[in-house]
Amino acid sequence: MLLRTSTTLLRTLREDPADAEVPSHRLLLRAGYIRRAAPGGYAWLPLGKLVLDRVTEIVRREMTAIGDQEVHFPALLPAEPYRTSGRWTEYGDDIFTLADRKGAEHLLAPTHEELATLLVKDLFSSYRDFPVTIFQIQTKFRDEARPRAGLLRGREFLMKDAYSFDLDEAGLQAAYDRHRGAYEKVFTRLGLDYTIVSAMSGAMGGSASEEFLAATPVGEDTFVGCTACDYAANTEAVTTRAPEATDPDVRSAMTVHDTPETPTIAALVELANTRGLAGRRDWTAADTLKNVVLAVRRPGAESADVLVIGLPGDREVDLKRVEAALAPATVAVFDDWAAHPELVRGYIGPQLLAKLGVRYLVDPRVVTGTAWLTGANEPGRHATDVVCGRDFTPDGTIEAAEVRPGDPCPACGTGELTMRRGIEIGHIFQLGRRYTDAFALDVLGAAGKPVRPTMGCYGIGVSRVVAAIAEQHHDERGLVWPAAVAPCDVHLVAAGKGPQVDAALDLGGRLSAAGLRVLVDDRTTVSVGVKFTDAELIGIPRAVVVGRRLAEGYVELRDRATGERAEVPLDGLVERLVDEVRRTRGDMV
RNA sequence: CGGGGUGUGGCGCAGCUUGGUAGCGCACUCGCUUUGGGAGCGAGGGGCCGUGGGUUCAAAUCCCGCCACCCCGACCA
Repeated sequence: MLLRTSTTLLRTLREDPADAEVPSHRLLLRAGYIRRAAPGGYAWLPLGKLVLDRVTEIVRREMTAIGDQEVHFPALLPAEPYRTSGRWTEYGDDIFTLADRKGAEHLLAPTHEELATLLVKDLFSSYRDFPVTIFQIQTKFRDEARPRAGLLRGREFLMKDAYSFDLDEAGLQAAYDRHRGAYEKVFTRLGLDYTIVSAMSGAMGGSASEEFLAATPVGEDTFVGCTACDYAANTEAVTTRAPEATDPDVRSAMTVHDTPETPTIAALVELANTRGLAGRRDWTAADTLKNVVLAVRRPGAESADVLVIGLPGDREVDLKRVEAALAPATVAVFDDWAAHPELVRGYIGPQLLAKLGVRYLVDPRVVTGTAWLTGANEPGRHATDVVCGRDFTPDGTIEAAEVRPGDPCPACGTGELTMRRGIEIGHIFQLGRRYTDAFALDVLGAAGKPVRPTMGCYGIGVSRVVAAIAEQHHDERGLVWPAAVAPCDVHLVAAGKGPQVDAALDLGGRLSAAGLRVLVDDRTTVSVGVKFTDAELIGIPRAVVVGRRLAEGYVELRDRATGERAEVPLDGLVERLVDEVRRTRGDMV
């Protein structure tokens, strides 16, 4: 393959586009890989398409290598299957819906579990046909509230989704492990620095779930790691170690105090120490029990339910964690105080909530036998020695509290948690029977009785991966593609407008004939300085400068990543480059 | 959806306060010179000033609505 800069649909930008902030977006635009074509939608220019295709091909080969079979589904789908699975309402505003000329409702598929399940149900009816895994690499659509950062969050994006169908849990576990392994190979081949973290299943349903996060400061997901062990988890999925429960009846009796003007934890702690409440002057926010009121709305529900969450007063509620814990319900801060006069804002205590019929969940640190300073359900009054298991009984626990760096690791208990940001590039789920139940997918088992298969699903955001690679592989001069995904193997720069151009094109032709992908900067309208900066911006792994020493039979070889340069003889260069590329590219025979 | 910011040629911006029908740099075309790190000179082409309405003799500029984009938050396989 040989591209000539003079005739390729490629225009680099000298300055940063005003509306691109993150490096991948900025550089992919500037170097002529993509152009914004719609809100949350990008056109892939020739260089970008080459990279996207190479990523796609690596993903495809690794999926095929573990026995997955590729299929292709419509993106435009009738509403019925999504109504059947419940996701028409669960996905809510996030799906693009439309009506055909007859008024029948349709959607642009955000993902294809329904179709995969129906396809298997359509074709297979015997246990002998299982296990089976199908995959697709297709454009998916989501009506994102806020597309951002170029390819990182679009409304239309390329995704690989695989769906496994097994007859039992062991089979599902094997499929899950197989895909986990394949993903490690894919992301390693792509040159990505990634971490596998425990995740929540979210709207997908199901149980086990792990995310592959590419670490970068611009990532949208926050994840934790441990300083002592290999624990890693999405912030939403971090669990809190509960202290040992103790006997609640040995505690001092609950006492109510007048605490005027203390609607906040800070004001309460200050007053408690000033007054020496309950004979103590060492009160901290961690001694208080903060009760946060939330409005929880189940999908499709008319109105929201009131939920109160109790947690140590030195912790904030992390709404993302709450929502992950309560998915698919959505959560908002409660603001309808007029409708619930029994909730005394700023002075809520759990003592009355059970009588009021309000659901009350607590942080795992609030265990039986712990005593708290908390609201007395009257304006200007708080209570001390409010003991869990004696003065109130929670309806359950919830992971609602913010996770902070330095928190103890829930896995080993000795290390501390650190926090980093990452881009979600892959997600694997053990779905279970949610969809096979919804569509009554049964096959005849060996014993002659129906068996209901269990599913897993495994996604890779292919177009997002391109951006993730760009985030991790660039410098101040531009992109620095790993050899496995670079749009071309060699960038030939004709540093001159006469014989250098002819020589560069000739060399390009020979490299191309030898199986290399080549971009030849044959422009005669720009100076060499422009060509050099463009080559660095575009980021092809190696450049050959055909210039001043051409007459002597020498050219300059440059390495984009290291900046190394060497004068090498033109004679034998084709063989040398073919050999080098064969070693680094990974997909040549 | 809430808060903030921005929409002027392909890209980056000025002009708007104080209305008079659009300008600069880059890019693009032609000519001459130049030629290993974003060349020089000269001559050109290209803009419904996001969009709809209003005020006015006259609107890029003032007023109202809408749309889009960016950032923060909310949301989000």
